Amino acid sequence: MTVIFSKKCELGLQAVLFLSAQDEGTLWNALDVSENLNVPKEFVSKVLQTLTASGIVGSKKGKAGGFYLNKHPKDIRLIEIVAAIDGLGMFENCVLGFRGCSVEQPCPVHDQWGKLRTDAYEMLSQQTLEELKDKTIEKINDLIRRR
Amino acid sequence: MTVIFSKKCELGLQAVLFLSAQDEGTLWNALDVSENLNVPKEFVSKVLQTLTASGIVGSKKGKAGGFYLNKHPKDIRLIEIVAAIDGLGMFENCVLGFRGCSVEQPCPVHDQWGKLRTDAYEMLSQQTLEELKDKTIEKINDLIRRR
DNA sequence: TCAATATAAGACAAAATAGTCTTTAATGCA
DNA sequence: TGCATTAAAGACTATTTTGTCTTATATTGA
Repeated sequence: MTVIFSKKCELGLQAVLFLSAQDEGTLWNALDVSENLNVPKEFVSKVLQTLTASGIVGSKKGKAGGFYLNKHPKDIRLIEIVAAIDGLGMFENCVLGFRGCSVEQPCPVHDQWGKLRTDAYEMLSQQTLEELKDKTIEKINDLIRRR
Repeated sequence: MTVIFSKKCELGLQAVLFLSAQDEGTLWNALDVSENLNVPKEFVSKVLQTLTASGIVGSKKGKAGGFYLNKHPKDIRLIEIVAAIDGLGMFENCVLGFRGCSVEQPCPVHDQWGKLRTDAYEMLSQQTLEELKDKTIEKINDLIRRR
């Protein structure tokens, strides 16, 4: 069971974090990424293709090809990856699934959820990947140890 | 797309809120609940059966049968319904899907998410259905207007 | 040019979730 | 008692999500 993002989105976030922690300009192919993150190569390909289509990631075919970040980590925030894969519906819809939930016709937890939703959005949009880099490196090293 | 709960859980929450806003002791059959909430009768049956199995809701078969809250609304909190349907994994797992995310091996947003997770848990566990009753009635009236 | 390597694209399969239908058993009432 | 009504149970279908595989195309280097 995922927490709030789909599996695809979780992997997209992991993959972009991984790329942001690498030397600028180096290309990583799907197999290398998959081995570092402990996930199937094909799933990595598919998710990175999605992110390539949305412009966050760049790709190069052929020998010595692979994927790379299209922007500098200081210009990317996690919310962009979420928007590209899962969309932003989770920040717009009623948490209880009521139709027409709004300030005028709030659900029983509308106000409380509104605050939480804002906090979650900020968590994903305030920090850049650059700012998360040290923590990302730590976590990837941990993953490699568990491999 | 749901926000954080499954559709089943959303409907379970709605149905229990609905029951908590009714006169104590009255039974509601699946059709009546479904018409008030604008959802399929069969889906209501299924979800309320789940909640009956977990003891939150009671049921009575046969003519004039139906579903009712097994406890007084002042003794029920939304988190119980979430626990019964979706489980509490969303409050335990890594929001980015990393394996082994913990205080010792945190993911890049571990601390921030920890706070949000606590807030979300409290949102669902602090207020009783009794305390949400007025807001619930408002919302159900709105649903009926939209019907 | 040819072979090797890599992504792109999309078909395909498997699993999870959502939703529907049917049959059975319990209940109340005439 | 017999009928109508209702939930219980579970089979069944549909849809979505997840994950895999195949084919095509681009790139590099020998």
